[in-house]
Amino acid sequence: MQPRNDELNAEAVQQAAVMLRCIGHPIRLQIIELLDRDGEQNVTAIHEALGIEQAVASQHLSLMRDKGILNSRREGVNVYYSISDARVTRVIECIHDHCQM
Amino acid sequence: MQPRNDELNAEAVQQAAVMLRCIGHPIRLQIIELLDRDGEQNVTAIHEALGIEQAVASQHLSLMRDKGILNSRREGVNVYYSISDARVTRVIECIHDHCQM
DNA sequence: TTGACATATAGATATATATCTATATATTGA
DNA sequence: TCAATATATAGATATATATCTATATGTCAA
Repeated sequence: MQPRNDELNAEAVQQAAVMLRCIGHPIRLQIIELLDRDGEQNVTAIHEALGIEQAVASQHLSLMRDKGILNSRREGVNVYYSISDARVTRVIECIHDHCQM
Repeated sequence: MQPRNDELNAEAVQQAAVMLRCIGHPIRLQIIELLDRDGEQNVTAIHEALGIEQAVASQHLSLMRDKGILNSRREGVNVYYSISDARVTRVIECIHDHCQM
């Protein structure tokens, strides 16, 4: 028996909560905005754009990758990150003022 | 000078992060879903619907009210909570499968 | 004012997350 | 292989959040 379309089952609630908590951090939110706006970026581009330490950027990026929010691909010496979870994109866009659903 | 429409300024980022972290908890997410679906509810209705202790419900509710996510009104012996932040409603609905923007 | 019911809070403990910085690892070109 | 550059991780400490349960407070009707 399918759960109702307008509610989340227990597992989906857990997953959604993890995702929301994960993006509920100022630095991670800014990283996601950057990736949403400009597409995939390497670690250096991200840490320079946000004015944060390289290690800090890397920590947040790998945390988000571990949670399934981002994916990464290595191209030579660079690692490019991008948003992998469509819900994240939707949520970010919903938060912006211009998205008055 | 206005910030670009598609990015958040520092203060907005902080606020959004607080909001997302706040709703990024299984119980709070379920409370918000309930309120989004069925409208305002009192504490007893919420704790019974979710099968959680009254004190637990009250704690999460007042936490969300403190963060500006919910508002409450007392009617006699009952206190009714409802969603006060439109972004929360949008985010919740974006997470549901039927909201494929 | 007292009892019954609804809601809120205190206070202790456990767990998770953040933060910082040094250093390790990976990749490539010389 | 070595140097240069990009990225990742370790490990310590600080801070925040969660969890639990007893008890306090608020409201109303009798």
